[in-house]
Amino acid sequence: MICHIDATNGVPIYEQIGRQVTYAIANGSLLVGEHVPSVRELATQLAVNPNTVARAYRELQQTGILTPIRGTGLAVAPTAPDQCREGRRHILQDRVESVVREAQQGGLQLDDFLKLVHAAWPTSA
Amino acid sequence: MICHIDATNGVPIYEQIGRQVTYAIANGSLLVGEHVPSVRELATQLAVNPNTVARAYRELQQTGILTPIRGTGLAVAPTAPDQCREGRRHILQDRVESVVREAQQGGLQLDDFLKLVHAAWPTSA
Amino acid sequence: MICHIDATNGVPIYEQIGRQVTYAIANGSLLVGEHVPSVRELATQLAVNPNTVARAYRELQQTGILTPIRGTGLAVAPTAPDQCREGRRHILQDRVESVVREAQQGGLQLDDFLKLVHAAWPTSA
Amino acid sequence: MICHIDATNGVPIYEQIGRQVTYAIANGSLLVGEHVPSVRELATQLAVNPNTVARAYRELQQTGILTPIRGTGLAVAPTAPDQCREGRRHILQDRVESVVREAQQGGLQLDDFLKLVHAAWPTSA
DNA sequence: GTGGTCTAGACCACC
DNA sequence: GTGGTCTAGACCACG
Repeated sequence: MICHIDATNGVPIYEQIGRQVTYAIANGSLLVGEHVPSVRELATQLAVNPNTVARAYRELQQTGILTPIRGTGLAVAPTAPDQCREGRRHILQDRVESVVREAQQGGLQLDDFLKLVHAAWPTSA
Repeated sequence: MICHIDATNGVPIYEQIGRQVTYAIANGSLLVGEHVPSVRELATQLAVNPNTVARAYRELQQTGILTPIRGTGLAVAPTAPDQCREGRRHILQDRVESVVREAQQGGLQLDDFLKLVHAAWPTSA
Repeated sequence: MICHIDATNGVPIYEQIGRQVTYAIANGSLLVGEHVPSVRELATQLAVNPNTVARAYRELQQTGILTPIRGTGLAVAPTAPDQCREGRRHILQDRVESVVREAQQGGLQLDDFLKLVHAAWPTSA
Repeated sequence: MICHIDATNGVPIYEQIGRQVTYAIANGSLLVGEHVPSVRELATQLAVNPNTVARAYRELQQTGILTPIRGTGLAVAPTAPDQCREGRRHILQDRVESVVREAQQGGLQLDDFLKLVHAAWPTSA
């Protein structure tokens, strides 16, 4: 599993990890039953405190996305793909709504806003 | 000057105040040379601690948007409109880029993303 | 009397006025018995609040540099020149000591400091 | 890190702290990547309110001299030494220019001024 | 009246 | 443990 962490962008690291796992499952990069990397392994790979990875995994367990396999670590739960697709939609919808709200406070028109989006979308060129 | 503060959305109150002032100047609601509301006045109006408003105003001074008039309060600096338009563009561009990046990590296509935007834009209905 | 006021350099305006008068007397620009400008006159000339000029004059009276002449305003007191020369020496000595202290905290050597002085002294070129 | 604070000299405490850190970095007493003392630690050491230290540190962050390491404190940023040497030069040059201007308004000659400097410089005795 | 500084103490998120 | 935010209230200098 490949994971990009940005320790400076305000989003808590444990949440970035959780999202990356969520997205990977939603995309089918991680399949049901497959093991995620161990806490230690992922922690060293990301140069992050193991507690932080542990926290991310703990929250993924609490939402039923990961399930512990005795003695071998954590695996993707059967219900995870649906949950993750739904979770992805929810996260992105929230973020879009938030940035739209901000743009409106700033007095932008829809046209101006769409220009910003197209400018930011890399493959739209 | 009208100002909407949401104490629950994670963004620090002092930063929300700073942005509202920035937007007001960028929009021309606050003109060069005009006084902003006094710290105490705005604090009571927003039901917020005066220190919080003072912090927002202090940062606006440090960036040269507000300038102190000894004993009479703070006024909009001559260079402020340009700075504020630029600042507004910068804030929104950053946020759009960030959410676009997130959407791509989640595997969204541009079409799907634009649907989210249109759904979130209130006046597009 | 000519007076240069800088409203942005942190030094209170009333104190800048007081110093300018002190220096003028020490230099002999203002002679014993001569009248200083009226509060209103100087205030309009400097584009400053009359209270501020009044405060400066009040403090000069309290130190015996200015003396009130019934009905005609304030005049330079007989003892003023000596006081002002002493006052000038005191003010400058304090300021020099303060900046020297700062330079030493910053780890500067005497040589480096003298370079700064020569660079700043306009007629030393 | 050793720090001398004088609560009576008009200069705000938070600014004195900021300067001491700046000087320490400029002198090489604080190296790049090294942690500065924690807010609470320095606050107790200086017998000052933690908020005051926090404010000093916040401004050093805003200028890019300190950089936060999530959960472990603040460290000296890579560009800090250059910035701090430049900042030190700037602070001292400003102060020297200001006192030189004052001396000239007071009618001093360069010779007289240099005498004051030598008298004030402790190790020149 | 204005802003600026400082203190004291609470609460939060993160590591 | 770390920094960050916010509140509450006191005091000061300035105009």
